[in-house]
Amino acid sequence: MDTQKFIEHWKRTHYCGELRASHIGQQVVLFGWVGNRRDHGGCVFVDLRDREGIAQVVFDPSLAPGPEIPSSPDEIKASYALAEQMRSEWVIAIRGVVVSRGANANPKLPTGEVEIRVVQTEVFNRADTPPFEIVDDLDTREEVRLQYRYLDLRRAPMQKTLRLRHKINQVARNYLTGIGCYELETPFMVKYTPGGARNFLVPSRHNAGKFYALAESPQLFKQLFMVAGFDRYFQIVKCFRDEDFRLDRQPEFTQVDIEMSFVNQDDLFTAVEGLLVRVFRESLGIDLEQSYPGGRFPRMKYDESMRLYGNDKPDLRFGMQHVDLTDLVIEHKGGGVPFLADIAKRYEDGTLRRDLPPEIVKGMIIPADAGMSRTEADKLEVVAKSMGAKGLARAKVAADGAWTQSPLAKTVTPEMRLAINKALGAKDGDLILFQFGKAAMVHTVLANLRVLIAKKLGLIPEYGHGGKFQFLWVVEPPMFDYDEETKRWAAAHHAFTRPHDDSVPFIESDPGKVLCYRYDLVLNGFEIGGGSIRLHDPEVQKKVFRTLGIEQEEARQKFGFLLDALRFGAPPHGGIAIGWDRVAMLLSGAESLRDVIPFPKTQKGTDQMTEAPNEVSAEQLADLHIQTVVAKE
RNA sequence: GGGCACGUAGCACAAUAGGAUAGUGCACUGGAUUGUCGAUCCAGGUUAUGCGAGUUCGAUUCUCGUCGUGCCCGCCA
Repeated sequence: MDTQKFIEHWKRTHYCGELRASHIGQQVVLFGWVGNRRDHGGCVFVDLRDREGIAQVVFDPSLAPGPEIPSSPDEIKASYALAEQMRSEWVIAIRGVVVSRGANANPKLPTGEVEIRVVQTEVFNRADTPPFEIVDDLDTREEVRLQYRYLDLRRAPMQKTLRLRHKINQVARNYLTGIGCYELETPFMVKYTPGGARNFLVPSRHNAGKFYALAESPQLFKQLFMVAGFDRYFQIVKCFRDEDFRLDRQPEFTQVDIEMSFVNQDDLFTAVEGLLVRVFRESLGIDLEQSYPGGRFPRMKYDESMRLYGNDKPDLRFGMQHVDLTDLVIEHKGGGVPFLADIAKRYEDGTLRRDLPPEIVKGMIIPADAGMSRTEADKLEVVAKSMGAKGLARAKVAADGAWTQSPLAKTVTPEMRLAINKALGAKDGDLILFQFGKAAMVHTVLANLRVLIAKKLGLIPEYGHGGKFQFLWVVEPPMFDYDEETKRWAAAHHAFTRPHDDSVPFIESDPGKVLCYRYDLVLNGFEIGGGSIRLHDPEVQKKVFRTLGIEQEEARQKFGFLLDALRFGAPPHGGIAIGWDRVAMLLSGAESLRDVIPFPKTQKGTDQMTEAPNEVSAEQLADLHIQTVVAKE
């Protein structure tokens, strides 16, 4: 076996994927990986692949190039001998002449009109057989792909995705620089602040028993940039959160983080809309201004989003809105349905109140033409139960408005039945789904069912955008959430969000009424961005802390540096963080965040390739002044 | 913390209702082959039922545990 060769005199003239008919007659030097190889005895075809694409190279000693191409018969013969041995994923260099393929052109390849007749060959690496084929439509477990991620990334779709990421980063940098933002860096190793996402901790060798936290976002620091007078900032930055993972959540992920001074919510929206219009135009060639005149995205109030879709990130590519039936049920005193009567009664006697986290009744229709079978509908109940529902009551609507296939049908009063049909707009053959109980549960269940059913019915694809991009700003959420467990009000976003001016009087008297300048940007049912206008008024800030039950002393301890900064001349400011991996995922139509992150982690946070996280030696732990309590095997 | 699903050769999948020597395609190996491009033809099974226990005459199949992976709920200000 030869030793591995290094590059000496070889200089690449072109990428494989860029050769066209215009190159015919030229001498070229290509580097690349051996893809498909077709051996015909007297001649060998090799698909040579690099990041730009594939070119067919021909090893055929019987075809000498013209006198204008320097070559030797010995080199040509040696090349053919090497080609006989070549295998997939060998790394080679070839020198040759570009010739027309004439009638043999391959219309499937961009380079299909030409091929390269080889006159000289070098083998840099005789690769082992890879564990899976390097092909576009790979059908291999993700586990294996992640274990050999460098091979997975060699595949054209992954190359394309990462090129897209490069592109959108470049566009973001250009655009944000263009609107006056500085790209400034913030520390990853920061002080732990309670609340919010769990932090990864980093032990400090120099400070026994103390820890840094990995920043869950640059939030506090970007506000300090505003206080410092930089006016506008952005950063393409990694964030770290030690929470449980999902299809669209990784322990470390990338945000485009933006903060601007002297702006209101509209100014921020304009900036972000402009960014996304540019990103879509320059990466996918899609003109968002066609569907969004002036490049402005629609807005929906948080309350309306919850009412119609059950969450704050509705997928607007399809309908199937929810309908709140609570008032109707109360009015009919439960309409003969025992469990509904129970709720109605408790509203009447005051056990339940609309101004508290309520119990509600909601309905949703699966249209008749969806053709959902009874068996399929039964399966939905299993799904609903897995999300905390006690069941999934349903009723099929007949032509005369009667209900069938339903335990409710026997007892429901005709009056309420018709009222519900009317409220839902139910027609012959429609299937009504009901959900009742704690509002949070009802919303979770119906919101998830809505998306699940839409996928099942083909209203939206299982994965990907299906050519549709539906943006939405969700605005005016409540400032505080009531935590039933601790019986306390908690900041729904964070304690430094600006309340609406007309909400300020309620901060202490009726916190549930307070709305704020928080906003989420939603694309196809994914939250791709979120931010707020910040609260830079120390007096209002004090009220907020009082409602949260945080004493001044405690606030000082937790956020002292920020509170100080806000007193030393803080401009009005606000910002947003855009989940850049999610944007890349939605742009590329990928099935998960892992497909747009070069080296992602599994759902348990492990790296299949490097086997991180791993155990470390007792010496290392001692150096860091820490002990583990996990039993050693 | 909880629910559901999956794990058979390098990869993807199969194996009647618990039954025979665990099969097929691709990949791979050797040979043939001068216009292929998912090349073709001939030949070859190459450390395969994740791991452990149980039930059984007999387990890829059933049960329990465990490990790994995925999806979801909680969580993610």
